[in-house]
Amino acid sequence: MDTQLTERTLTVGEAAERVGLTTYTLRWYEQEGLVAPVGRDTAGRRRYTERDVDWLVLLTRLRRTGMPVRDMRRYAELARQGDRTNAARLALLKAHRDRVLARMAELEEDLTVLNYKIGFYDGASAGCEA
Amino acid sequence: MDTQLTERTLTVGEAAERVGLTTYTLRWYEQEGLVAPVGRDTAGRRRYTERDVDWLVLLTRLRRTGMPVRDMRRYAELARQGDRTNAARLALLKAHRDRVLARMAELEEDLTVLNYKIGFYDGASAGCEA
DNA sequence: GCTTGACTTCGAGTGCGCTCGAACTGCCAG
DNA sequence: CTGGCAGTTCGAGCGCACTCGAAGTCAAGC
Repeated sequence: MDTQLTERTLTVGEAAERVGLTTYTLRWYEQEGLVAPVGRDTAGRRRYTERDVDWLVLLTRLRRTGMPVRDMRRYAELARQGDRTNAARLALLKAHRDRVLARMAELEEDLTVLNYKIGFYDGASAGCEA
Repeated sequence: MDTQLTERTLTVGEAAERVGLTTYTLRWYEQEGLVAPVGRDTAGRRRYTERDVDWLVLLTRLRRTGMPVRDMRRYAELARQGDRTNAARLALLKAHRDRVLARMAELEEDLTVLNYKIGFYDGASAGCEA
């Protein structure tokens, strides 16, 4: 019933705070096509819906996991083309997951080396060189 | 006995291949103070010792785990000052380890979101939007 | 009615980590 | 003796992801 009565929207500043990005970045993401053009109020100011915010949150996750902006754009383009791109989007996400897993494995390995190194300094105060 | 008879050294190209960096990067690392000045042959060409290579390998680990070049330089400067900086180096490495662990936790969390998202596309071909 | 402040667009600037081109030198194979 | 290749230095350039300044607009509060 109340389909759009409860549609509370956020300004760019509020949205920025919610998702942990700056207003600069939010506008830039839109300009770069990572976000579909955001609705405007009568004064031409951006109004972010909850769905816009959800999308931005997803973007921050992808970004944090190291997805390049170029790939996020590609994903966004696919999303804008509707359900028929589901397979492509799935493939993109899976490929990204693989990279994230590889990255995590690498980190784990590097952490081992780091711990080993710390052990040298910590255990014996006469540490190794290098 | 044979302390330096077996001292096989590597050219910048060989060293680059060994550590997985380019010759450009190796020279740049030296210039930036991430590596102490490397020994030269009579023609002025760099000769990397095994210790130099070990150091470079460590640097690649630190780098891969996200340590900024600025911090690697600091670490290198400390290393050049000898054993009296062991405590400082230990602190630096421990602080870095904390950041790596935090990063890994974050990645793990983001991976969960990613898996959830993939589940949507994969499980139901009528996926969610966004 | 006027100030304040958050918004708008645009293009330029920043920081990081390399990456490269140009001009030169010197060893080694043919 | 002569290519050719790998090295040298220097400074400039690049790709990425923002980040910011300037100049202007608009709505709301005093």
